[in-house]
Amino acid sequence: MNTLAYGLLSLLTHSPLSGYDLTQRIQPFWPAKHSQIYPLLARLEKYGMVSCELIQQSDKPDKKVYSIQEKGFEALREWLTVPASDPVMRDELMLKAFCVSHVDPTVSRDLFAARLEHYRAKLGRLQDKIQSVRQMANAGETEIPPYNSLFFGPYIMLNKGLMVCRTNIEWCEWVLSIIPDGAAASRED
Amino acid sequence: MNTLAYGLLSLLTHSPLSGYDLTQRIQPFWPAKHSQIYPLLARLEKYGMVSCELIQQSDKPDKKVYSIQEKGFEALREWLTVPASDPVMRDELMLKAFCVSHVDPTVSRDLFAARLEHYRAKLGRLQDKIQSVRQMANAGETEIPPYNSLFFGPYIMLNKGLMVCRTNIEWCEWVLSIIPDGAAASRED
DNA sequence: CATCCTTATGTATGTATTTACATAATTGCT
DNA sequence: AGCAATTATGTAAATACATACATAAGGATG
Repeated sequence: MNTLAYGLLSLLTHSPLSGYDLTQRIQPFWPAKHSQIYPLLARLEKYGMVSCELIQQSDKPDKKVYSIQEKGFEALREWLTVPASDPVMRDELMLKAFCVSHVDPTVSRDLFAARLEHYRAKLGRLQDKIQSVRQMANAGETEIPPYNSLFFGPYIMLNKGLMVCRTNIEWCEWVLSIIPDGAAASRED
Repeated sequence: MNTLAYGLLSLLTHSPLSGYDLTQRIQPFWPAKHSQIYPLLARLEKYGMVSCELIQQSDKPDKKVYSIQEKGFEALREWLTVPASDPVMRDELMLKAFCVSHVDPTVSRDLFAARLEHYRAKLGRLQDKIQSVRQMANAGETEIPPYNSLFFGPYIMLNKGLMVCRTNIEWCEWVLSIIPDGAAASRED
């Protein structure tokens, strides 16, 4: 039972899902490929944490839909009582930022401009998602879904995503504003 | 040559360092254990990217100090021209947040309170660091180290750390403010 | 009808990362 | 003198994760 396993169980508390769906939905929180998900689901089924039902489809290939079982709920509740381990962030841009002074400003400008675009695109996706959550929860612009509704979790997470994303955009813009123009200012050792 | 290798080279552009020092310093940007660092440094030396000197110490155990070589600089400059890969964030708290409605508010409150403390402690460390960088760069409160100084990179990274950390604190406080009091409001299925 | 894209599930192999094992010198504490 | 903590370097083994291989049904496009 690693963190990914608990992540899958967490998603399954909202609704039964196929391995394929789980793979898509867990990406924003805990990136993982289907090659990790499928064997893990089989193991969770063996442990009795989830059950599996084969769903025949006519328009698309058949699928296996997993549902969380009482044993899975127990494991989840137990897991929720232990403090979350520290978040792990690995950002290549931070390593590159460390030595930008060794290259031309035009080179580093590209680096941060690309990242800025990345975050702007992400912001758009997040805003769409938060809209759809609000609709599902029947909540207005400023309304917060109640704690005991299934929308509370997704809502606070999406808000974190939004806030952090905006901060990152702000940072990228700031960095771009202080990188000198042209190629004249590159470092001389 | 994986990302960690380039990260080590990046750090070595500032000053020669031992494997032990590198292990400490790379943590904030690319967490890695010494068991990954030491073999990698040996490989970088074999490739001629870094050189190694044995430093005898009287007060502490002897150490190996690595310096970046021209071949390492070349690799770094090449690496800086390709766009940074997307950042990877894995946060167990986000997975737990997804299903908080299934447990008592007191349980989830502990989760976010602990994370808030984590970020507050981190904020303090970051503020100390940014102070010391400002001193080393002989820069005032609002002054920005010049692009071609070695302090530009660390300065922008520390600022990102600060900004994101503050946003996270704000988010934790907000979440704690909307989690209902007591154990009365737990979810009923 | 050929080709590509999406949905769907799996395995095999390689790489990255963590945990544990192993050793050793120095300092500070009791 | 014994013990723990810090500094310092390494290897071994296990786990996590990514890339590639493999198959297949259905839909869209040409």
